[in-house]
Amino acid sequence: MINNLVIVESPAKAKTIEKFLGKDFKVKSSMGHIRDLSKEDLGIDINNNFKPRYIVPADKKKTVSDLRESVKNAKTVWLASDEDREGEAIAWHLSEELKLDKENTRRIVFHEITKEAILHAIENHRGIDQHLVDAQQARRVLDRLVGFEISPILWRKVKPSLSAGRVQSVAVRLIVEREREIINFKSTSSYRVTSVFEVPDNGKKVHFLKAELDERFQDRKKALEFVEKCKDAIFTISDVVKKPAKKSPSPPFTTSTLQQEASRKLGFSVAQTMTVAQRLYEAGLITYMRTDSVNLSNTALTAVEQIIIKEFGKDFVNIRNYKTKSKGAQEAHEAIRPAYLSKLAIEGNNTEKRLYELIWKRAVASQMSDARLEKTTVSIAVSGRKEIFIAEGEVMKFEGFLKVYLESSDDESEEKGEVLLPPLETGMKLPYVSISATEKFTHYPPRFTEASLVKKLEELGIGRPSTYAPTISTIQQRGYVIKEERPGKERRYNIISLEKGAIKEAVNTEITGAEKGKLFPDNIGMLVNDFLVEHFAEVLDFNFTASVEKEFDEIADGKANWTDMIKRFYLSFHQKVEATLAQKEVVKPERLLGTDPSTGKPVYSRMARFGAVAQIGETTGDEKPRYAQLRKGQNIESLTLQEALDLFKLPRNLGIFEDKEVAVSTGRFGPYALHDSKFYSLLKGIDDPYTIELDRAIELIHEKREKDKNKIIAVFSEDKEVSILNGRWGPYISYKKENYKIPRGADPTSLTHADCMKIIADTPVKKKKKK
DNA sequence: CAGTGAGCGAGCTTCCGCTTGACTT
Repeated sequence: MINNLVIVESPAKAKTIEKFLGKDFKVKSSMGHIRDLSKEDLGIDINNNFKPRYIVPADKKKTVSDLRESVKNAKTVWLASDEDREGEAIAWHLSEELKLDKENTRRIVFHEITKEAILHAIENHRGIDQHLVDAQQARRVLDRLVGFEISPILWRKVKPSLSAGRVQSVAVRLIVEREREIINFKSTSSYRVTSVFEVPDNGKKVHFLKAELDERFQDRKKALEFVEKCKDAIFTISDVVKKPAKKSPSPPFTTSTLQQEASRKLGFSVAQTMTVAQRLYEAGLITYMRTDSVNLSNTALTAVEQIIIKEFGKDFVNIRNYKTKSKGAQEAHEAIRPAYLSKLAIEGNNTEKRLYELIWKRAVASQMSDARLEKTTVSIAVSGRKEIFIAEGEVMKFEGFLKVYLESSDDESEEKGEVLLPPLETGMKLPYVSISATEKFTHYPPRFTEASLVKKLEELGIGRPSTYAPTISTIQQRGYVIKEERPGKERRYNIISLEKGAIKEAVNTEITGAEKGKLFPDNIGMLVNDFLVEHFAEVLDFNFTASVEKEFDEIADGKANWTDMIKRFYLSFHQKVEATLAQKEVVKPERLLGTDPSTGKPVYSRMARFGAVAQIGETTGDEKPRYAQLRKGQNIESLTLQEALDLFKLPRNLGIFEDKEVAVSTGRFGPYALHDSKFYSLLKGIDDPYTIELDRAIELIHEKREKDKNKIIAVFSEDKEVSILNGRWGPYISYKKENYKIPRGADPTSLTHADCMKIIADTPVKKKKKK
């Protein structure tokens, strides 16, 4: 028999707390929620005032039975789940499912894991807040209704296994709408004029001063006119202004800002950041990684102060109190910080070390002084013109937090460092070294990265720290969105330059529009989005979550009844569900791209039965149209006529090799050559399926054959279906198109046919393949 | 849900938020 049983959400937390409390306390964890709505039907009795049907999911049965056992042996049960809506619900579900006796059950909450905080919590115990629980039930039931009533409409009208939801559908909408902005974006150009001046310094040393004109010219003619004028102009410094400036640190990390910075500074995906952070948390190196709070505990603040004084000195300390800006933040935890700030570096693999270092720097910098700068702005007048050149310099007066950390920005333009200016005075005359007007193009709005999408969702108050990473993975799994690299295109631009009194005009080229790790909507994502926006405008509204959150808050405050709120929502929502089901058609996008020059027939891009296609000709008459599947990443809305026609150029027949045809085409894994029903991948970046010739294809076939020779470890004369091969994960046995693992310790080169057959027989039958 | 075509029928998919392992390829 133990006196006290404390139940927290996470096992890592349980371990830490158990150390603080005496042997009178046993600490167990619930591993998050232990009950959820049944998945049979809706799990909600609509006609019984939306009564939820809760069950313990299969993977939680063991946790629950363990807890039940512990409860039996405890005098008092302390429910210590997080202090937010979900945490309160977890406590309630625990007390219901474990049939806890009210007399012996206490609800406690704490925000930091220290002995004092926990003892304080124990002294200030309370009961379960049913209003808060009801707000959670409203949230849960609403999400189930939206998800489980809309998704089946998509299965029937669009494609099986698709999904819709309050969070994921808005995430997709953001990406789709951004893509359309980009498709419709019309780039314009203007001329940016830059100059380099020589600064006289009594003949000692030559200084150069870079400046930019305060105006851009709309066309080549005006730019040329200006540069012509510069030939004989006199350049005079008309003004020198010095101004102090300061920079302040960013608050310590939340889940969302950690994901953003790890993406920008370390190149981690959102999921990768969370996996690495989880390991650091479990090793006791950082505080909890799923949080929306920017607060640091008092103990942490004291520790940070000590570290800053020790490492950088007293002048660098500035303890700050950050306030959260994100909508709907629940702040049940601290911000993400090192568990022990005195630990400057950790053991572990490279990713763990780098993420830890990032977290350490951000937490420490957040409590450091502002950086102080001096900015200098120099104006240079051009005789006979009203435009002026501006040169800017920046000198650091006091580094402050920049000694440790500078937040990166999503803006792709380069960040400016310190620029030192030579000594300058008003009235100085500066001879030019060069002046050039370069044609610059306006850029379309940036596509989302995983991390910038998380940032946007957080701003809208949509989704929670624990769901950002899974949401991003869901919308990709459904095929709504793809994360991709895209090569840029060459673009020509004009440049007019003046040097030593001579004007030169040139046309240069630059690569533009290259993308890496960006989210692109796929055609199915756009189709589903348009369908949902048309029929479920309320749920797809960017403010829907914010407005239901307000209602959840009222429920939590005891000012509203949760089932009333759900009923109001459901009445109009369900009507739309019924109406949508009754309508037959889903609008399929279709665009006329132009006319095929060789046949004179119209060319379309459209959504067909098995996905997006290009089509030449019409279905009418006795002739049938020709179809070609769009390639991955090609968009119905942006496909050009030329791209469509190119799709019909494959497969190409290259000729005959060893009495068999060689053809090239492009498939699921990229471009390939096909010969004697065997596939040979073309090399990315080297071979082009539209231009490759027979000789090169034969070369690829020979190369592959050579490689395959090394692939075979053993074959058996008695049974051609068995072979031992060398694969990506080492040697394995291949038999009738199935692969089998070779047991540890066995030497693959000396296995006999009988050995192989035994291994095959001993391998348990595989479970159904996951998609 | 292209056009084609072996036909028929049954069963399955899905939400958001809490939380960890257990599994392969």
